[in-house]
Amino acid sequence: MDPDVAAIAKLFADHTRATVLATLMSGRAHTAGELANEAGVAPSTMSAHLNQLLAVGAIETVAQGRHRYVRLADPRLADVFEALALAAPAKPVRSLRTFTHGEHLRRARSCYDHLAGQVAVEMADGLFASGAFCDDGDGLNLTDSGGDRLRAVGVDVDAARARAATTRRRFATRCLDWSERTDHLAGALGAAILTAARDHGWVASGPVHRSLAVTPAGEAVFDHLSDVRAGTAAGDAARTVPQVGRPSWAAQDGQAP
Amino acid sequence: MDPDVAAIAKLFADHTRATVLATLMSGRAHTAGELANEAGVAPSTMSAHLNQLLAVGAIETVAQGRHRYVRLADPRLADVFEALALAAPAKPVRSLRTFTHGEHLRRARSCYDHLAGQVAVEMADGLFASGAFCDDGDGLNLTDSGGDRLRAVGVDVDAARARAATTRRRFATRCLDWSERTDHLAGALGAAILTAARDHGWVASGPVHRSLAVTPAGEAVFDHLSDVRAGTAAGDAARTVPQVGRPSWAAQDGQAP
DNA sequence: CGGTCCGTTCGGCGCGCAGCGAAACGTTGC
DNA sequence: GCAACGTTTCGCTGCGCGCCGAACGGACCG
Repeated sequence: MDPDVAAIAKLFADHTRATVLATLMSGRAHTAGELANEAGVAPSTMSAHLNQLLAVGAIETVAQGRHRYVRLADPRLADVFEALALAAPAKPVRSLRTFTHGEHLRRARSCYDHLAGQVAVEMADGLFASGAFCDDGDGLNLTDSGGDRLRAVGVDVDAARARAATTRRRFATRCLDWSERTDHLAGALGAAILTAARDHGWVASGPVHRSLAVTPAGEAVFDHLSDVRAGTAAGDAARTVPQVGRPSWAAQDGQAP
Repeated sequence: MDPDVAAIAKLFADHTRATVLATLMSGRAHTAGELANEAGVAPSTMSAHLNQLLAVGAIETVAQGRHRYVRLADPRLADVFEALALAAPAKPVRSLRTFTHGEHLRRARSCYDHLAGQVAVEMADGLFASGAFCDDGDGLNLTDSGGDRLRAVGVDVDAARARAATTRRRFATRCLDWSERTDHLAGALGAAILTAARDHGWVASGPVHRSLAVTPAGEAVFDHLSDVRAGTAAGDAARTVPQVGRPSWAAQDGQAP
């Protein structure tokens, strides 16, 4: 009965898997090696555990070079974890040493032709959370309110859409940020935002290759775009955040004949 | 780390234990045999599982005759279960066939010298939830507001307290109701309530032995006493509900030196 | 005071699964 | 190119533990 409570509990019932899930609760992505090191098991053992979690749709992986980043696939697991932790109120996990990339590169940089780094993920978080995007099966699409917000600050949304159509490039998509381990925005729209940022003087070339310096004007714009409440009437905003496919352990009630 | 998430998850990770906990989520108590039957395992197997749950303080048992009733010991487990059930919003479990005791006896009856049956547990629930009692280590004690409520309807609280002192009988205590499988009120105070109920005509003798018929006047009084909001300012009312000992898996953080 | 019923403890069986090392594979970088 | 590295797959080992049947101990009923 139910969406098999025991099956879900089993995911957390092993100490190694529990550590993995706890580490991923921050929302950041980690490599298999990091997780193996953190949990104190052999890489092969960790690989097996990740396969289990992957099989039931609890995590998703992003291949990137010779690394393979792993992250939570379903935010509801955070609720489960918090309930299992009982008294412990969502401790801020920071045991894992995050690489101290050069500060210049961490704050803001270009990634191919779009924006990356802290400001990029903060902006993307704010836009996602405020319902600026919806998920058509193949990438992201702007909602009306999201389009208005970007146009208002000077991003040429329509040019990006036209370019996406002619070059068959994705209009907008998530892209894993290698310093922040969280998604920023890529695709034709991401490129348009970086173009706007250069044209309007939000950013200037930084001291090292590909690094970007955020100007005071840019801080204001990025702050505005990162603000969740700046979106729609904020009612069912969170509901329009892109959804990944339903995990297999959420047994669909009312099976279609 | 944590109050060992994996250890708590293990409790739910077995299908048999998950069924047990799901059955107990209603708050009612069940016998080991019932649970074994419900889960489809041998009594000996169920006994082992109950021992596990007992060892970590997840459940508590009440010996009564040759039955041994089992019930949840920590309400926080309900939160865990609900989170694990994910989408499923607290289904109203009613798979287990509750014995159809004679209706006369189920509604209201006397249990030794106090009141039992549906009206008794409803009244007790309401009084507990509205903060009428607090738990001194050995039984229950009335709070000021609780004493006022009972005196207001005509229960001789002070006589009960005097009798408890002279006879060394418990003033008030929980007593497991065998038809409702939930606590009602016993002790000197419980006896005083039954006395008041007879004296004021809230109940009359029923058709079968020990059964009681609730009069219209009695319905009004019991409804009033069952009403949670009729208690104190309802602020931290729930906090004064008697607490059982902390379960062993809730590792106390900040260990004293 | 036996017969019955409920529940526990004990011994034993067998599966599930977490763990490791060795080897193979693809990627990156010199 | 070749070497170094991260990751996966494979084969294997061992323990944990869920399950049962049989036997024992109280509690109720006649």
